[in-house]
Amino acid sequence: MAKLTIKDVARHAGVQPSTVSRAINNHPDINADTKARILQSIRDLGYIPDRAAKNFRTRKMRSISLLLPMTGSDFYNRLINSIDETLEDYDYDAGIFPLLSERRLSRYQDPSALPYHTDGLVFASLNPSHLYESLFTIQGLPAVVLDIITPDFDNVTVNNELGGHLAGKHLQERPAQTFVINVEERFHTPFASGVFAERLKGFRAAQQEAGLDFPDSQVFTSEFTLDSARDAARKVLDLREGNINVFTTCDFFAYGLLEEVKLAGLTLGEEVRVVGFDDEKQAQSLGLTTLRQPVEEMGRMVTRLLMDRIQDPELPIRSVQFKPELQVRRTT
Amino acid sequence: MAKLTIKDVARHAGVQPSTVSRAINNHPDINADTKARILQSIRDLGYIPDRAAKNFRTRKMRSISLLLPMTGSDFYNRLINSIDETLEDYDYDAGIFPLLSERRLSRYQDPSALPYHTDGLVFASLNPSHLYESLFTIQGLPAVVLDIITPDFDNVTVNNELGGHLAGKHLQERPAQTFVINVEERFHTPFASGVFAERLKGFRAAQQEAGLDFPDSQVFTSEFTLDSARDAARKVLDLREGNINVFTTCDFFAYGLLEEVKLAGLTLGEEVRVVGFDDEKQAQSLGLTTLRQPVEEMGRMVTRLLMDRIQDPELPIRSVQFKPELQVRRTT
DNA sequence: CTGAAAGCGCTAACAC
DNA sequence: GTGTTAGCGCTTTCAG
Repeated sequence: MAKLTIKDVARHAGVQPSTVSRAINNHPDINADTKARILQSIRDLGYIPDRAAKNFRTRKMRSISLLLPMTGSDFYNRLINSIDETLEDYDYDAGIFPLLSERRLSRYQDPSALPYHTDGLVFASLNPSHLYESLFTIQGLPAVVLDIITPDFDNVTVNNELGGHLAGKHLQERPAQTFVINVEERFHTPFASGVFAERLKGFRAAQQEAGLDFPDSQVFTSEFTLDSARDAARKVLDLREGNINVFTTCDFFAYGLLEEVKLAGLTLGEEVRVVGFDDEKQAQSLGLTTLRQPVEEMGRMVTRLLMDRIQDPELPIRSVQFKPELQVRRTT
Repeated sequence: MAKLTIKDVARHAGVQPSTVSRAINNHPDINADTKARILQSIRDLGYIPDRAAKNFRTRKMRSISLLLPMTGSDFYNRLINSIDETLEDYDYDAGIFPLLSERRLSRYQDPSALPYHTDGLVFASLNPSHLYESLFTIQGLPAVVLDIITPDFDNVTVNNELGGHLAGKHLQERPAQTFVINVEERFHTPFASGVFAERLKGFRAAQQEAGLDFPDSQVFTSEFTLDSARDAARKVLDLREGNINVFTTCDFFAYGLLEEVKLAGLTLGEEVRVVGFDDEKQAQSLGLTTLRQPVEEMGRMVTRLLMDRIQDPELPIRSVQFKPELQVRRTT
């Protein structure tokens, strides 16, 4: 059986191809009966429109690409779901491109790579200006950046500095020896979004405003493995002289700390107070005080900005910032 | 500036469009000098081939879709990297489609959805026959299934039953009260790959062969959260009368168990012996005895089978099975 | 409201 | 080794 085309449908329904096209695409100028007859023919024959032909002809892919450093975290899962949901209103699909390996990174330097075969791009926690050897790669494709403020693209962020500040103020309610567990940020890599540095900056500012000393020696760093988080936690606990306050710049690091606190037989919320950042699903069940980012709203906003820009590329650049909210739970 | 086409390049290089096409596509019938001149023109002008037009014309997308239940686990990350790497030999790209939400699941019932706008499909831990209301959705698109043996598609599996058997035999070396922590498999869902049931089956067989009693009451179930894994672990430890052996049908469940064992002050490898399954990255640092799946080889094989089938859809269905290998570490 | 016809950018016969 | 030409399947003017 040869491939069914719009011509076959037209013949079957006794109309011209252009009329079939109008029926498929919900064009207003079509008689309801004709339309019904055509749709019936389509069902009878089992016709499926050729997406490649349509994309080619209309110069629209009806899809966008989401580029992100990794997948599987609570944050990115929620983000993906929110973007998906919003795209449904536009009848668009999303392709997901986690930059898992060096290979992908270099392969995606090529303007004809898969991710750019699309109507627009979302960069999550990724700075296009650092990601690409040349922005020529993305050929002026509409793009929105999440997590990073940039003058070149629409962007959506959460006020991380404010979040760090809120964490600082909250922990100050119970004065104690104070520590931070932060990610070790390697700058000048595509993955240096700067969000963690901002959180720390806000926290530092809060300490300073309160006239509290906060030396670098009380900041420890961790990688994104539970082992590493626990290492950092142990270093903190080793320096403990009495009650302590700890700000972890993401929830994940707090998980390691909570384990170590339990193991050391210390009381959470008393001897050790902890504030995380992100409000991941686990944070709730662990009773972790943390800063909530409105991920769903952010996903919606990112999608809207992108779809707006796809419609009108000449729009002025927009920058939207959300506020994090402190979720007080048992660890403080 | 209007969009540059192959015609503009042809004019600039003083040749015909077809010659430019030959230059771009490494056609053998072309003079080396002409080719060099054309490629120079392409660089001079900044021409980028129109992928949509090419796809349309050649009826090839030069990309495949990878459908999988989720992302972010060590297993799937390694799988993706291995597939990516193998695809490079074919100059193909991979799109990743984690079935994170119900919305995606229903959206992807539509044959014109994004994932099917591609030359072939890989189903990882997903059974197409259960996934779709009708296989009409994928329109006879070349497909390979990973993790599930099916008569309808090429498939690549690891012998999970053998793995369970090996785990059983290994634990029998030190006779003790024996438990299993398994996933709660909801059958008749798209996500019921059956791999865990097979692992348990092999384990059971090993017990039976050794004439050991192994009642259902010694099998506990867990979900894919650390909390749930720890719950299951506590149930096991509560029933402990002396030394115990535990088989967790995936490494993840073992992580929870290891935590609880430590908390209970028990000695791993002595009072509590544990065998996991998957050999995730963490298993190594935790010293977990486990069954290693050759993920990279599996990814390579899946890709090769798919590319073969894309080249020749009439190929007979092939089924390839790999053997898991026991990695003995400190927990036994 | 429907039909006729042109053409998107590219590739692949077939000439030469 | 290069040119000529037709056409992939669809949408979109423009007529009527």
